[in-house]
Amino acid sequence: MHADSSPQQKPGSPVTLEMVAAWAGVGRQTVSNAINSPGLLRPETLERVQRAIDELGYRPNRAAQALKTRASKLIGYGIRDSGTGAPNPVLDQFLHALAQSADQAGYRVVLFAVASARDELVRYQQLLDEHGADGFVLSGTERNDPRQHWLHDRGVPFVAFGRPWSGRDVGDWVDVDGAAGTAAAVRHLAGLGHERIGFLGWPKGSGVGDDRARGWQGAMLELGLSTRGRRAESPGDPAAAESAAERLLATGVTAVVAASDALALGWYQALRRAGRAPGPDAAVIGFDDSPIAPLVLPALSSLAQPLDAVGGECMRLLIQRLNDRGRPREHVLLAPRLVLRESQ
Amino acid sequence: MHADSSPQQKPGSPVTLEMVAAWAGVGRQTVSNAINSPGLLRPETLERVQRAIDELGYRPNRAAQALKTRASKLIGYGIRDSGTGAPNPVLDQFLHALAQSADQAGYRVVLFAVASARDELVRYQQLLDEHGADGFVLSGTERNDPRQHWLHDRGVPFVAFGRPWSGRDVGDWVDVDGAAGTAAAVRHLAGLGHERIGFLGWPKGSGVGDDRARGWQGAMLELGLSTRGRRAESPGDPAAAESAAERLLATGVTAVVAASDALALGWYQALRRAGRAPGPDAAVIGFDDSPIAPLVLPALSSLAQPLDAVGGECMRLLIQRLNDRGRPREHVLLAPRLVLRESQ
DNA sequence: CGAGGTCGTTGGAGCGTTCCAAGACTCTAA
DNA sequence: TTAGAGTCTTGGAACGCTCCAACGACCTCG
Repeated sequence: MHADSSPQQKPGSPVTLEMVAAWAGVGRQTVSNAINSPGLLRPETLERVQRAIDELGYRPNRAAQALKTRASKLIGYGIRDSGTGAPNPVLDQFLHALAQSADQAGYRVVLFAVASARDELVRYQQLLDEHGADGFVLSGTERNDPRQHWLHDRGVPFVAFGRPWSGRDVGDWVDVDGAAGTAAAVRHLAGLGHERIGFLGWPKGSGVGDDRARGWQGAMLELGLSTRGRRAESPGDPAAAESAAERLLATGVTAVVAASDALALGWYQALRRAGRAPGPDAAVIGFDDSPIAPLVLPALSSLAQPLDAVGGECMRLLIQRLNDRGRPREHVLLAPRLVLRESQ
Repeated sequence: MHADSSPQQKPGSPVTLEMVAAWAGVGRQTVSNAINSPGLLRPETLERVQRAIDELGYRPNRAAQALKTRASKLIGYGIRDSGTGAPNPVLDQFLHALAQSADQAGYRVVLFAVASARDELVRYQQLLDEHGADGFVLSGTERNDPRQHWLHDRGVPFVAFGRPWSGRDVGDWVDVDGAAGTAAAVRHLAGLGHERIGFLGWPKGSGVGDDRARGWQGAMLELGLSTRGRRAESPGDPAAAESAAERLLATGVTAVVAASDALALGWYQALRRAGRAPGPDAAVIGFDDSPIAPLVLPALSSLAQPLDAVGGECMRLLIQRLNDRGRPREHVLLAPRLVLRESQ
């Protein structure tokens, strides 16, 4: 045994199971067992094989494993064409978390570009046919998401970041508890002495927006504070947000919880126009803790989505499902974190 | 021929080359040729095979291809731990472009998480050993980037988003021409009648920052405008940016080109403190066109990085290198686009 | 009419792994 | 000493594809 060559680190030299086996003086399958079911080997043999693996720097060839086991150990994530629309600032952190937990479980995340919702289904089909992915992570779920039904109908494991706001609940999901976030913001502001706390939100009808509004309303109720006329709606653009904030300001509101940081900036603008500034007597808390928040003056307090945790949970649920397709559906709701800055 | 079953769309039914061959009444290899070297087939045969492929919905098994050809058709992208630092807002669009052009070339992007710079090399080694990636895309290059040398030394194809600001130039890269961007901004402002145009930048020493400063300086020179005392430096935080902007304002500057949108907001703040507002008589142009830009009031003009193009070029260069490892190095410099909003 | 060339097409082999059934070895009991 | 049970280890086969060398059909030319 222990033939001629010394351990090679050259990337070009492919170390195979067979080579490790020869080096350790055992059979091919024994090495495979050492990796996949170490319990089968006598401790002494296991140790010898382990050493050979380390010395040769052996790593199983993924393609060969995939071919044999019919599992690519790849998780697909369709990255949408953000187009001219606002870039998704949260993607970065979410993907990092996803990739990290995937790595830990021996999986890896494979990206594919999708142009439209229809296109996305075609791409799923393609990846599945090619055995290029074992499961999928979705984000940006829509009402009655066609993707989820498509995947579910075919028995393909997947997990969604985002609740199905309506329609059949058809798979595992992880989401951020927007209501818990706005409720926490209300309680914080109330703790500071505010009683007239307004809500600056999007027009009703969006799942996320309504959820965030609900949290504000619930907490106000709980604290015995009135919500009458304390809610203003606006689409996301700065001008609309400002005028909505102005309406709120006119009703004598002393603090505001906003459904997004962009909306919170409307409050900044309305105050500024009135010759005032955000602060203890005119507080505001935004949502999403976007990159803007620390940059404006005064720095904006906001509710940060726990994206690391979201990504980690998504991967955990997905891998559990990959290992047991029959298990009952599981849902995870994570509370956002209140990041306090100068706007209170 | 044409046995029993009709075209199946079930994802669970794996259609193989052999099945297509049987269906079309030809040999196994002929189908392979139809896909990989269609020129070898008689048109009539090709058409017959094509039809069989379509009818059966055949897609080559990636794992089998990878195993045989020793090419995974996967491109690795290490996604850094953004940690507590600011999320990288550009990642989204860049990754989308990357994934899209990869798809078009029959490749796919595989993500892996990296904790530290040292860790990144380990992960490269791992992916290569596993045959889990054929090449890599790097971003966020540093001075004398160890990753690039590591990959180059081992003959691994890669492309970097970002120039090597110093040190040996060791591979292909694509970058955004910051100097061209700030120069264009200067020319635009000069065209509006401004003569005292300042530059609000980061402390000297960063490749990106110095590049952007250089563009401003060059254009000023070219236009015969003085740069003396017109440059202020500041780290990124809002307070520092504001005081740097104040210094600039005090020297009588009427317009400012900033190295980032965050710095541009310093100008907003300084003006506001002086009872003024950004606009025609106190213009500012930021850099990166971050999500903040359209949200502030007045909306911030900025230089948008052409991330779609960057991603596309990265993939193009990488694939060219994968196909011909001996080709000379290629570099691509892309000009940012001036996005005009209300801040002029 | 058969030799020589060209073009299309074919089956065998093998990529590196895991599954499977069978083999070798060790230990105890008859 | 040998049969039997149990534990560890082994080589053959197969996953689906592409490379290779060879084969058959067809055409042209002597």
